[in-house]
Amino acid sequence: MRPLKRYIPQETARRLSLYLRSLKMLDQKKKAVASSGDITRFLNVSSVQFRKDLSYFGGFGKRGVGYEVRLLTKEIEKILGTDAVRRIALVGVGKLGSALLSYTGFPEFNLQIVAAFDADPDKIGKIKRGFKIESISRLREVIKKEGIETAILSVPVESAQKVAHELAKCGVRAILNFAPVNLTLPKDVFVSNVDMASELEGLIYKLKRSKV
Amino acid sequence: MRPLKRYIPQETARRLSLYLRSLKMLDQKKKAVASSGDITRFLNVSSVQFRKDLSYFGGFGKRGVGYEVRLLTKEIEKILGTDAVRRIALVGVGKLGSALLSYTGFPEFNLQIVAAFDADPDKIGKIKRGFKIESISRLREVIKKEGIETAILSVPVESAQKVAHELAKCGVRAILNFAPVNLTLPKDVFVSNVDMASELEGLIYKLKRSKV
DNA sequence: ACGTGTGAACCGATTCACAGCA
DNA sequence: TGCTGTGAATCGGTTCACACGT
Repeated sequence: MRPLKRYIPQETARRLSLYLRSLKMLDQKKKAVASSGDITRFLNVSSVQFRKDLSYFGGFGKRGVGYEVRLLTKEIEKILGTDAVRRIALVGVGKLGSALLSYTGFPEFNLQIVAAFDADPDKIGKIKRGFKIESISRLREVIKKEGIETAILSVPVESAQKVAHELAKCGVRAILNFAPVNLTLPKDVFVSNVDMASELEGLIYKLKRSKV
Repeated sequence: MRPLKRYIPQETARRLSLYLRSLKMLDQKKKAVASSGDITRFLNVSSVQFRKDLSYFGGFGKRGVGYEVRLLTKEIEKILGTDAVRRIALVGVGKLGSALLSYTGFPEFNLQIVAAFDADPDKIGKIKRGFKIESISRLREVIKKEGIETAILSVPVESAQKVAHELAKCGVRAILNFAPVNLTLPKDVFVSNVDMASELEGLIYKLKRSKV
């Protein structure tokens, strides 16, 4: 029932998070049991892919029936590590950072921003979206105290590398980076890049190709 | 010199955009010629991967020497379709949408937001970051007139599917979607999703795994 | 000698085909 | 019969090894 294979595709983890959304939607619709087809209906993922993905972690379904929605939700949360609230620091409270402070999509996944930092003296001490903005010079102090190991980096591109390095030194192990630059960090620090311009270029390229 | 292979990896296109950034940096540093190693030094991409990627489009380098920075920049822009200014509509001027309106990373890649839409009557007609906010009811009119085929979708998740559908009907062929939902659209419409919560979950999963 | 360009080998991920259980 | 779970086949993409031009 729980083979716990050692090597799990990169992409499987990313999809688990989509499955969670789908499951929560089904739960809201009072569906207690759902088949792999039900769960993947509105995702661009095949039902086989779904079952394969889950099979890396164990057998959660009943043959001929499907999956218990609530139960599977819990299991996937456990796998992803978001079964407990995850405390996150946000560094860089510019326009994008402010928008992220009030992003409503985080709580659903037990993600909680608990500290906001900025370098601009005018902003420090101010309250924004309910957060008191701390000076970036207090990074170490606050991060250590709060035991934070996940950060969102939304500082200007010029300071991104420097701040990221500082975060790593303070013990942050995972960074969601919005600056359009490839961060160079110790390899035990995980980085995920959100690159708007690059995404748009990718789309435009597809558009162009599709017309040939 | 220009084999123009028919099938080009998905991932190659995405990396081309990274190469562009690197090339622009090198140009700023007055480097006229650069080797594949120079160009990929600060990217997580091997120099072989770089050369392989370019080889799908032709031979742009000089053996034993490297690549002319300016020339290669132009060639990649041509491949990506960003050699001319690309006009983009932004739909949904909430906190995130506003932040995107003033995002400084777009012009570098010839991406230009030329229209902003919102459904909130209080916002319509107001000027935000230099853009006059149009009613979403004028979507068709403006998009047709401006000949826009690329859009950024930053509306609340509840209305994302509906608005996306409307965009597609108006002739938009590429959508950068910030709503945490999988859009169902005709398959000649390309969608790229930016999903912050999902990215964070992916990071947390890696974090968790790395500790075992 | 140096760095590009590329077929061939390899590797990871997806899809297929079907066995297993309710 | 219906849907899960999974080894085997396949596919797409990356890396290797090396030929080629300057």
